[in-house]
Amino acid sequence: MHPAQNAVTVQPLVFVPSTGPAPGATQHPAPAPACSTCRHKDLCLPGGLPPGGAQDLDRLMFSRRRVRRGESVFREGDAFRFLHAVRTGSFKCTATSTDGGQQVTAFRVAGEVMGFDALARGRHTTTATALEDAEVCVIPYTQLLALSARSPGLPQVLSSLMSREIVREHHLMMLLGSMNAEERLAAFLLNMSRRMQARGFSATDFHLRMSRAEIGSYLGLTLETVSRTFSGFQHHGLLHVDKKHVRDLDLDGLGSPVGAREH
Amino acid sequence: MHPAQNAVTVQPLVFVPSTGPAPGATQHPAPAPACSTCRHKDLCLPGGLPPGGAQDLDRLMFSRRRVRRGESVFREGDAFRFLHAVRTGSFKCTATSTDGGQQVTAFRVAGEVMGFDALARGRHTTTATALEDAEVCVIPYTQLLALSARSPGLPQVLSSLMSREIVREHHLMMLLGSMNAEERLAAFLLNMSRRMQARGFSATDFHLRMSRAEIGSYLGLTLETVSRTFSGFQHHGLLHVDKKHVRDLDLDGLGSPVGAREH
DNA sequence: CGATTCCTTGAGGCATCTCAAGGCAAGTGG
DNA sequence: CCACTTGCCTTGAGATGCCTCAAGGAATCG
Repeated sequence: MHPAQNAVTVQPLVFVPSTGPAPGATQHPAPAPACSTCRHKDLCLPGGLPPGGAQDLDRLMFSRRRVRRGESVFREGDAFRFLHAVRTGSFKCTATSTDGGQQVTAFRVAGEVMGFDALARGRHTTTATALEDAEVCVIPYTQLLALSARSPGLPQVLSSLMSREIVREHHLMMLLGSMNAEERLAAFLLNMSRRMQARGFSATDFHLRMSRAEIGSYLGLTLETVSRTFSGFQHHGLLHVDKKHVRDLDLDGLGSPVGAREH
Repeated sequence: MHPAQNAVTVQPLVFVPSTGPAPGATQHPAPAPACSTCRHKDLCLPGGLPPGGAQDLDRLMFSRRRVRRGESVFREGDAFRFLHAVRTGSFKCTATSTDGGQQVTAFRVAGEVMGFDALARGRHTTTATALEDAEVCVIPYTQLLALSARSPGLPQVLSSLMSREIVREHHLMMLLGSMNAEERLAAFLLNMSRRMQARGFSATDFHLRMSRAEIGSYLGLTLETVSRTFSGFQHHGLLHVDKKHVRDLDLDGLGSPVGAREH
């Protein structure tokens, strides 16, 4: 059995020119600290592995790659060779629709893996842009597949991560399909809050790394509506907001249907 | 290596009561014809396998299950044990949002696989309801995983199908986030047209199996807006519509931006 | 034949978008 | 250090696309 031979259907092992800077793995900028000792191991790839599974991942010796604010790790259309796990910083993933419009499809923070959308066609369908100076682990997909065949639990972990991504998008579809502006922004804030908390930060006080326009693009709203809705929340005592800094989030209040709140 | 042991994280091998009728596989209603000779083998699971791969799948002897119009194959919250491939008929997949609203997240036709959203938590996150009398292949996931470890290409096929699902949802998100009613319905019709054509039916003349309300739920519109937009398309000569029968689709016209059309 | 379901069409309301103006903070060059 | 630019955010006012509410027609079914 040679899993690596079928790893990527379109451009399996050929190195092709990239529009961005050369892929990090070809530069070997710095080996990543081992998965087994990584601060994010419970949130990231090793998360669902049986005891000792993280050590298996260590053998792959992922390289690290630094990305400056505004730079992209991969671009829509790039040949797929690597998954990328966020180590530090945060990213937005954007896609271009048939009519040429750009839209944010995801925000990614530490411990989250980017690139699963590229498996189907062997090319990335989104562009991942750093919202602040950031660092990613560069995970060669063919090597991961090869390890997959030997490491118990790893295939399920990968399936599970992809499945989770499908469910995440379901939630976003429900949001876009049937919520008003207040509900959308509240859901967004509660989601960010949960992810901040899971990473050891405050659930009620944090910095948003993305602009109003990016939030709007993600939520299917204009930046003006996002701004107005923030102001409305503050007016109703659900949070304090100063540009990108939100604090005193009323998690219960934001989670309640609009009608059920004291006005 | 015992992949089956980690197949489903929450409810791996335990048979639990289901809200619907008993799962088809426990009834062994009828063995499915072999994948290798199935009419949909190029669209379905065997699609990306190397030559001979479909024979491997044959050994799993999937059972078939008949589903009447309005009945569901699985329900939101059901323990996950099977993937389901549509053999005949069509389905809608619906999910419940936090505020209790139901929304259609997908329509499925012959050769399409349902259930990938359930891998992450071991429970289905959607309900799959037949839009007409239908038949599905019942694919035991643990057996598929076990075969996966021996059958070259199968892991990639599964990853690829899940990745394709992620990309599909990206498209839907773009649609919901940034298109108006005409663009949404046009995109929906073009998508259905492509899928009909891929199954040997006319690309410009087919029956919709879902109601206006279901289309609306899928597209984030009300049923009245869907109806009005159909009428508008007909008025502009882009199609003829009579209830659920659409014909004479102007594929180029529907694919053009609204402004670019002759009014 | 009545009940039910689904579709179509109309009229009015409203949430959000569009367009526009101005403020604030950070960066840049003289 | 200050004038200027630039990017981002906020707020207002008016326009509009879609929703809501309502009525009626057509097909299906018991």
